[in-house]
Amino acid sequence: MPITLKDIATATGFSVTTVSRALNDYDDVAEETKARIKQVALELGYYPSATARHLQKRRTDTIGFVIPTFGPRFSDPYFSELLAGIGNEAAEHDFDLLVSTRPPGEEKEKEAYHRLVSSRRVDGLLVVRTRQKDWRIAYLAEQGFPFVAFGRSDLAFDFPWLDVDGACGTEQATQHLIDRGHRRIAYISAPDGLMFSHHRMNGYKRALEKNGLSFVEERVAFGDLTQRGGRQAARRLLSLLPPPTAIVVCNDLMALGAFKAAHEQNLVIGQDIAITGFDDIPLAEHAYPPLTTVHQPIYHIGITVCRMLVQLIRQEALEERQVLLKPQLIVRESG
Amino acid sequence: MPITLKDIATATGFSVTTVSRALNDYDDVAEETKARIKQVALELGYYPSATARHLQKRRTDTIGFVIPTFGPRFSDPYFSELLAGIGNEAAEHDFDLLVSTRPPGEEKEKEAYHRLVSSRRVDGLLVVRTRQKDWRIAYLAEQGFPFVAFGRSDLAFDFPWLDVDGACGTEQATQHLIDRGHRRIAYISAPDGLMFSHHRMNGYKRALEKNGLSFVEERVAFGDLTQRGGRQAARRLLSLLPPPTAIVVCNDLMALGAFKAAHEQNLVIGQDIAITGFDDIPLAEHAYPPLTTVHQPIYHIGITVCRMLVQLIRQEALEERQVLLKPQLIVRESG
DNA sequence: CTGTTAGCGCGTTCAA
DNA sequence: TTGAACGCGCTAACAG
Repeated sequence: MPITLKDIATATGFSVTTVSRALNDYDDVAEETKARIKQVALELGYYPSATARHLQKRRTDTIGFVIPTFGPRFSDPYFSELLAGIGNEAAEHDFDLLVSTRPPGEEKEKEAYHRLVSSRRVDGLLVVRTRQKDWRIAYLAEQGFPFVAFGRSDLAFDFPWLDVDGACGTEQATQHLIDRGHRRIAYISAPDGLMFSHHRMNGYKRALEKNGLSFVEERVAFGDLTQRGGRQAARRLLSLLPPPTAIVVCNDLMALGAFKAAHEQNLVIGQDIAITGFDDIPLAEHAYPPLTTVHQPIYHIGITVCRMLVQLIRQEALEERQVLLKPQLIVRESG
Repeated sequence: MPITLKDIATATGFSVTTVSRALNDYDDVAEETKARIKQVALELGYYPSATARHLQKRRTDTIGFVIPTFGPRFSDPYFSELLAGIGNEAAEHDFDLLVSTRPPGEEKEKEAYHRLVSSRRVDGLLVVRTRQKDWRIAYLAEQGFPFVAFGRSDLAFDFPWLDVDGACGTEQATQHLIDRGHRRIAYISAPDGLMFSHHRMNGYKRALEKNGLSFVEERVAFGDLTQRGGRQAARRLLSLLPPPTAIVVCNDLMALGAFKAAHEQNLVIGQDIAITGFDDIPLAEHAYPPLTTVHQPIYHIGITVCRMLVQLIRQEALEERQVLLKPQLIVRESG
């Protein structure tokens, strides 16, 4: 059985209350007894029960994070880095991190949110990969539950978020390709319904427009954000007649999948075909050839959304309730 | 304020006790009152407080998982998949998952373990990337705290673990290269101190020995498991005179880094130089060229260790207290 | 300075 | 079939 305040109380002869106060360094306890109590607590190896504290304080000092996992074999270097940022920052503020993994959009995901909120299991939630008319955000806002979103949404009300300007990023990438002389530029998009999908695609369109190039519907393919998806999408695009000379891809993983498709056709990437990505995962730099992509400071983003949420939970003033980061194009050799 | 049992009690006129029993479907409650109480609970949107339950039941229905993060930019497709396996299985058993991220070996990591255990914050812990004389395992065993390790250790006592037979896997890879005629085979290892590092290296040595090839110290390089580390290690190995014709790498990420080093020297991988990995992360298949590697069923491993831990916590009998999986070589084009 | 009382929300005796 | 009393471990308010 774990040691409780009661054990220390009986061991020292003081009351449970006094023990509690002594250990919490209240200044209305005699130095002598305080020392004695701390001494005994140490000897007995006392450690307060987190649960009991949570009940008494009516907060859990815990942040929740439901990771949308696409398919069982969910493997994404992007998420581990985001998680590291969130986790490290949470620890910095003495918060724990509760992680759930759910396939997005399904009933199970709703249950997860409902349970975490209703059971008061966590003090706040982080929402990632925002969607159109995102019911998660609508729900949390309606419940008055503290949350911060990584990504904007198209809902009518105001909520705290941090986002990377995807339109700006993709426009930079597209413009870069245009500057290099490309005219038939295809695009691989994320599934419809994801907010960043729209933003990034808009950047692509905007760049075309600004340069007097027309948007061609069939030059857009969709993928599920995995390498496999990118490969399939790229295959289709490369089979167009005439084929594109460049492909802008909305995330690195799919861009690497597109690499694969290009290699299959013995195309030299960066020469026969230009390919750009988005995210700048560490693998991008080490791919063959190194991937030209748009850098997102993902670790830092994890840090920041977590910090915002902690401030929200603690009812401290947020410096900024909405943050839009400008991403930066990293030109490497793939395009 | 959240709705509590008390609210339902006053609303229905019954006592808190009866309400509790009704909602928990005790059979000594009149069907009629049960219905009435459930009805009101629904209307009021009652949801039990997780914390209060935890305190009363003296368990948290939560599993802890401390992820060892190397450096701030911790990005590993391997961990996200493991996490998905663990998370999905935990949910299956109505367990929550508490995740901490800590740099391995440092004071902060010890604090994290000590706190989670002592504060009874979680009911059990998952330990990954086991190390020599792993103090985490020694500590948890000493405390009598439920845990399952992914990986063996070299401690004198028995504990529950699941591992992939790294020696067997690496031996297969090395033997495969030997069968293809390679004689100067180099090796890129993980940092000393990690258990799998030794196992895998032993497999390499064993294969050499079985085939009458001598083990050459300078043909072994060490890396930090990242692409960057693999690249650096490979650079050194490729500068040997005479250079190796093949490199066995102890994980995929470093193998992809080695790809990079080979490309730098304009070597055609799979032709001028053979390279193999270990893990079979999804990227392996989509790398250029596709990476020959040893498959680890990482999602399934997450599922299994989590299930083992749940059984341990519930004091159910474990079918197997130690599980050693045989990995499988996947021959692709890199070697 | 210290102890008594009370309560966080829930579940589990034991009586009635 | 129901309710009162109690305890999980801790902290806060209030006496003394």
